[in-house]
Amino acid sequence: MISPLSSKMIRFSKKVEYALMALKFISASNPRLVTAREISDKVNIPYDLLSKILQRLKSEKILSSTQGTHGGYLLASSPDKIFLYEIMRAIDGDRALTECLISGKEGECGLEDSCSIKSPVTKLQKEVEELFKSKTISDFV
Amino acid sequence: MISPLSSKMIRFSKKVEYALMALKFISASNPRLVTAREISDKVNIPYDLLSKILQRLKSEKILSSTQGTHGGYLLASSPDKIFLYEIMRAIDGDRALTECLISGKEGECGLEDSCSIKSPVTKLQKEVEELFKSKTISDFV
DNA sequence: TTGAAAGCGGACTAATCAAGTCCTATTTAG
DNA sequence: CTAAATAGGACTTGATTAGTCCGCTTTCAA
Ligand code: SF4
Ligand code: SF4
Repeated sequence: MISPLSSKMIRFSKKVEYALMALKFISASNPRLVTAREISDKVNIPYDLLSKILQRLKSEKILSSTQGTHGGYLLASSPDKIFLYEIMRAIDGDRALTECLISGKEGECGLEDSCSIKSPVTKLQKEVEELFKSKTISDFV
Repeated sequence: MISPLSSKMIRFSKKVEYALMALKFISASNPRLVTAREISDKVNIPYDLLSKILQRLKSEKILSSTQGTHGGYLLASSPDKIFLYEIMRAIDGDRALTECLISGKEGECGLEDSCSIKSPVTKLQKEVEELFKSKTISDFV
């Protein structure tokens, strides 16, 4: 009937949880360079998974990294400028309450023309976004 | 590492979207008794799926129903007393940002003891809940 | 009294997604 | 030149979602 929905929003994926823990850890170690291995050990996150999460955060400019033997990660900006919303987006991509609100998927729903809830849901989506945009990793004491 | 997470929250499931549309429709037809078939036709929702959604809303006391030839559904209370949060809960069960915050699953996570984000996430969860508790189907103009 | 129209409800399937693993580069200090 | 680190693609597994199917029960009216 409706094309299957591929987007989750607001329920944290494990990856996002791991990202938050990792970012907290890195933040607490500031300005020391921290390795994926160290975080994996201290916070008990599977190493391979964590690696990819950190790489992703790096590619999204939330972290900076140095390669090589004594490499590691650092926050790319101060903790109170790293917003939850951006972390979620970096890791899980664009998400929204409904399919039609995800950029790139507008019009894949099929009910969109006749949909009676799209407009109110759009408003609600904005409120949810505001909530997540208002939190930074500094709030994750 | 961590037991797989079985809870989604805040991304609406299609069922919740359908529920909202159906409730809007029933609300608009008030106080006429409305059948699942009629809603299915008018709103373009698969009949079988919709049936189960309505049944669920009924069993959760959000709708009332009458069986038999001229049966159908009615709102069990006024639209401004039917909260989004309750609809979501009726349909998808208990959900939360993280596994550890779902009643019945406390302690299934495995990281719970050492988790550095549980407390801030708990706070955030409350804010999210407040948001959904503040919306009723009257807000879904 | 019987049949059609409605609600009730479990079992099932197919597609999709999340979580985690594995493997192979590339970079760089010592 | 090698060990330790980041980088990143391919893959597997299990869980979840969306949707279907089928049979039962209730009620009304012909
Ligand atoms: S809100 Fe309406 S249009 Fe948007 S995805 Fe849900 S059904 Fe389709
Ligand atoms: S304890 Fe920490 S890791 Fe486990 S579910 Fe709760 S928040 Fe996520």
